[in-house]
Amino acid sequence: LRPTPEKKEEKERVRLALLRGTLRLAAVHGFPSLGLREAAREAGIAPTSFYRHFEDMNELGMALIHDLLEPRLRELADSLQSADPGQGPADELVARTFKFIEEDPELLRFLLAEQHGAFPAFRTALRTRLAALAEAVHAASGPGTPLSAAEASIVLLLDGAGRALDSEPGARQAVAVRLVETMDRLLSNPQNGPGA
Amino acid sequence: LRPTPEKKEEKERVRLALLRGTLRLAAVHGFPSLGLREAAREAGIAPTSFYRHFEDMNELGMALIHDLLEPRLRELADSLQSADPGQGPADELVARTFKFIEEDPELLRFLLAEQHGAFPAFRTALRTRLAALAEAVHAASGPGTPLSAAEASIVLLLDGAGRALDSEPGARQAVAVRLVETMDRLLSNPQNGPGA
DNA sequence: TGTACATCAGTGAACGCGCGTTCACTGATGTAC
DNA sequence: TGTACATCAGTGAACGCGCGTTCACTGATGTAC
Repeated sequence: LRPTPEKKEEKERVRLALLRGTLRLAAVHGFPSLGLREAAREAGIAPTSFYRHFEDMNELGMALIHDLLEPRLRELADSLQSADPGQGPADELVARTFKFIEEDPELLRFLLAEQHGAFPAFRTALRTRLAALAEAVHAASGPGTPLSAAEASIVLLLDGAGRALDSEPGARQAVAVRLVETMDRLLSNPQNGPGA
Repeated sequence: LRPTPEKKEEKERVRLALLRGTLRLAAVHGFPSLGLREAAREAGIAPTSFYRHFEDMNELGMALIHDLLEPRLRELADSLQSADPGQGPADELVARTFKFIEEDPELLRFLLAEQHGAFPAFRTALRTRLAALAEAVHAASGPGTPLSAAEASIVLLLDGAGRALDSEPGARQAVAVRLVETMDRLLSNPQNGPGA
């Protein structure tokens, strides 16, 4: 008794509408203040239909992390493998991250907010995924760079992304440039000077 | 028709009970999910009495920033003026911040969460106050340190504080040591080597 | 092929509950004279 | 001194509202034979 692929796709579409609608609302009011009925309304389904997809809003939040955010972060990490090895990873990483800001600001806002938000399950899940990104940065950095510096560079990256989100789109380029400088300062070996 | 000092103190006590009670609840459920009735209950007053002190929860949140957090941050900034000028500010700053964690973890949790939270008024108010702290770090750093590095060091400080909050109290010392190293790496002049 | 049955996403009615807010009131205390 | 009045923090009753959740149902579609 398996459902036809078309039925599966249909269900997937509604599920995605719930995820995207929730992100849209969370960008305005914040995820923790959202209710199940609000999410269902935004997705265009009846409140009771919510339960066909998620048990509650927490489960939906975890799906946001797993289904939407994780692929994005993996993409960022993978892009560092093919980056210019003479340059250091900061430039490539910031460029990709700011493209991410343009393409999906709501998802980034969610990441920023819940990274230090009140729900421990979100914090833990997000930190795990950001740690993986930090490892990729570490691998793409010079041999003298400690892992803690790579981790710190991710922290700066996220904070810079948050500042960019709150800036006018025209001012974002300046934020990006300063961010790359600071990350380079942190990642490059002080003994050898920056960029070596 | 002025109220007697005792009456003023009494009102101040209730107001403080509202602020502290809200912080206590926000540390568990998050500030954005808190309601006026919940805050009043925790403070031991009737729901309607809330209005004698604040118009709504947003106003209470701004009072948290102005009345409780701002003095703490000012204290941190002032402590840097008397710090050892040969050492750089990171060691002193981290030590004071981790004392802050011990003394008032709930207030620090609020700062961390709302710094990137969904309410723009909180974000703006907190960034202004953190910028002032960054300037103090800048003033206490070596002459080659750019302001952007001082700002970034505050970002790392807050992230480190968040990690410490989520660690066992016994593991916090290790977090502090690594944090000082990373901040020093960022603040010291790469040309001259660390700590010079 | 047709027929009986199972699955399952979506639904509307209904529930009890806690919410924010209003209102008129109390009681203590300060002020005017 | 006493008396009338103003101020104001705190209160309980009451309101309408949106919430999360349950329930039984529909209708489309896949399976068994």
